[in-house]
Amino acid sequence: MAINFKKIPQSIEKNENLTRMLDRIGRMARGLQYSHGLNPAQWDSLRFVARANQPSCTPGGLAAFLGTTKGTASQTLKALEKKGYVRRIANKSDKRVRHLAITEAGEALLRDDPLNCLDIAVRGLAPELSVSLSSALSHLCGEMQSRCGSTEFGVCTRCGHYEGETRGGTMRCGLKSMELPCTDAGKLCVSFKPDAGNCGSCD
Amino acid sequence: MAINFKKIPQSIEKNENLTRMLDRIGRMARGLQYSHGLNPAQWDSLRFVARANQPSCTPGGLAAFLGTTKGTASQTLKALEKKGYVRRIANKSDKRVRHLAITEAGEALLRDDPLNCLDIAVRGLAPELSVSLSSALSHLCGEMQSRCGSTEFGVCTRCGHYEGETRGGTMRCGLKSMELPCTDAGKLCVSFKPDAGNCGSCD
DNA sequence: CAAGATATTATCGACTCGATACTATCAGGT
DNA sequence: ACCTGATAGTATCGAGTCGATAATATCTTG
Repeated sequence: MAINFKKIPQSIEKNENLTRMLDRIGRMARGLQYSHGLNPAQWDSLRFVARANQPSCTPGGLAAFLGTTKGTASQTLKALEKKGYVRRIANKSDKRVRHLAITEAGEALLRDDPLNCLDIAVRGLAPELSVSLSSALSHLCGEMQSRCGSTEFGVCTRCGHYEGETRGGTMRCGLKSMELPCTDAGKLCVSFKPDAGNCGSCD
Repeated sequence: MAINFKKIPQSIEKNENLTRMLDRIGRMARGLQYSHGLNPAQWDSLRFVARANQPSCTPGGLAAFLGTTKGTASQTLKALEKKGYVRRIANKSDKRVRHLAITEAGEALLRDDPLNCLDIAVRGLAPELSVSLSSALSHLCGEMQSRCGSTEFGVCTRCGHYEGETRGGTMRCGLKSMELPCTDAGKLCVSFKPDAGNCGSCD
């Protein structure tokens, strides 16, 4: 399990291998997600619903997160609702909006998330490797995002719009000018704006 | 571009972030591949045809590489052939087999591979990070492969069946008991068998 | 030469995906 | 109050993936 740094330099010449491995891991991860009667897009959506904060948890937010169209997101959600893993709830103040909520069956299913095996593999890495991997992936993530123009996502506590907790278990978002439950603080937001010197996926 | 190692440790607690980033990079990479009239599966197939050695470059080999069924691979190849990027050539010794070859149009297209932008991002990494990333990904790749039972792929020169070069610009494969052109030495093989202490994607 | 393994293709149904069009609702300006 | 444009969501269409199954042709082994 120890890393032999002397063996590696030769391969650096062609770091095309790195791209290849990223690609391969991505494909394997994708293949794993044809399970429990869901497909990769549906798993992605279910995870998003479980991890997005309240204002972001809408069909449009999902589309932005997945980098797909609203139409496709809507279809995927319809399938998830039919299977009983997600509910759609009307927003009172804006009748155009329907919020998404995960059901108990959905939460139970997420405990069997096929990507957990990737999590386990990550946990098996040497600590220094984890650190480096994290840095490298952050960098790649940022690079890709700016290059592809995809939206950046991040959690409220690192967001420029975050205005701290208020009393009564809520916190304030400056953009929406609204109170959000503190349970959303660690969740993803579509309106994420990097705070000074911070970025959503960077550490 | 310099990496601040002091900032990182706090995030290690939840290396769920790592999985998330891998997932996100994979999805972005996937989204990039809806271009030039192809879809991700077709790009994957085109790359495989360009990078697989002669005995592996068949519909069955592609199916094994992509982790899909032969039927799906056949369909994808049919689409690529219709678009003029791939040719299918009968094998003389075994009439069941049809080898795949990339056309000039296919090679031209590959020079515009949308994943090249990932390659560029990888090149922007600090050298030490590249090294660590390579190690970490190798480990993850291996872990995933053994856990998912997917076939391992590797190049001839690192393969247990490799029996060295012969005269006349060919090399010998012990498994197939046949001569292969040396131009295949750096290409992928479905029959890859890790040599002692080696693995296909490890360095 | 028979039996089984192997390689490929064809076909079917369910579904994704992007594109487009459409409806409903909201917000701003006059 | 009205018009205009932006926004949110849904429906529909065609191309194509995907897994499953079956069919065909060919090789290999006994």
